[in-house]
Amino acid sequence: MRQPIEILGLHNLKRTSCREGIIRVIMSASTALSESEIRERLEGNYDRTTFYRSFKTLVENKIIHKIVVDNQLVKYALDNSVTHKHEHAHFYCNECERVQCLDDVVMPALKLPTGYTLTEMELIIKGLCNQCSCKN
Amino acid sequence: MRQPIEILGLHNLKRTSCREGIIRVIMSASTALSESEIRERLEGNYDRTTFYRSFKTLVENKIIHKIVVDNQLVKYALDNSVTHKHEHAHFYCNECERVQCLDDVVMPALKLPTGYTLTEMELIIKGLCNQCSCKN
DNA sequence: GTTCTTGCAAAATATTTGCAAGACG
DNA sequence: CGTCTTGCAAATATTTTGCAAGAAC
Repeated sequence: MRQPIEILGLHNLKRTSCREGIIRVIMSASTALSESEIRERLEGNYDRTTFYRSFKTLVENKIIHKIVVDNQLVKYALDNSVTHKHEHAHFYCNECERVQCLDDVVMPALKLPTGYTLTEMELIIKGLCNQCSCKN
Repeated sequence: MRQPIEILGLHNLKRTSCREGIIRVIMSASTALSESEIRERLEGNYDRTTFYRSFKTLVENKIIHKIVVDNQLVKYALDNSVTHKHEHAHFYCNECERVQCLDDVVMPALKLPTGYTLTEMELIIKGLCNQCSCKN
C-alpha cells in the first residue's frame, strides 16, 4: 500500500502533518477509528475544526470513508481506492463497540424494484466479534 | 394494521397526543420521515425535547425504527413488530432524499468470519428512486 | 392519588463559518 | 509569492438533563 504522503500527492492535496497523520493512524489500525481515537494516537494537537475539515477533504477525495453506526457513532477507515479492495460490509460489535471492515463478506447482488437504480450500498452488521463472543 | 392508541396500550405506554400523533403520521406516510417532516404534519406544537423523548420511547418499544443515512440524516419508519414484515433494506434517493423501506428486497444470508455472531443488520442502498430516475 | 409525561431552561455536545496568520509548493 | 490550510472565535445545530406543572390511568 502507498505511503500517506504519496497518497496526498496523487490527489493534488498539500502534504500537511494533520492529513498525513490521520492517514497514517488509520492505515496502521485494525479497526475503524473515531475522531477521538485518532486524536489520541497522533502526536500533534490539532484544532477540532482542522480535524473536521481534514476528514471532509479526505472523504471527498475517497482516501478514507466514514462509517456511521446508529446515530452519533462516527468512525473512519481507509477507502477502497487506497486498499484496492472491493465494496465490503462493516461489522459493529455491541460489546467492545469496535467497527471492522469485513473484507471477506461479499456484498450481495440485489434485485431492486423497477425503476430504481443503485449507485452505492452500505451494509452494517451488528453482533459480537470473535474476541467478545469468546468471553461470554 | 392496529391503531396508534391500541399500539401504545399493548406496550403499556400512556396514550399521549404526541405519541399518538407521531405514530399516526408515520403510519400514513409512504416514506420514512425526519423529525421536522413529522412536526409539519402534526397539528399540535410540541417541544423538541418531548419529540426526542417520544422517539426514544417508541424506538425502545420497537414501535418505530430509526434510519440514519450517512451522518445527520435521521428518519423514522414503522417497526417490523407493527407492520408484521421481515427485516428489510432501506433505499435512499440521492435526488429527492427520500428514504423508503424496501419490503421486497430480502436481506441476504451472510457468512461471517469464525467466532462472529450476528444479532442485527442494516442495509442502506443509495441511488435514484423510480420517480427521480424517470426525470433524468 | 400515584406515576409517567410534558415544557421550559440550561447544559453538554457536535458541526459550520469567517477571517487573519501561517505553511505548502 | 500565490494558494491552500490552520487555529481561534463565534455562530448554529443537536441532544441530554433537572425540575416543576400537568396529564394519564
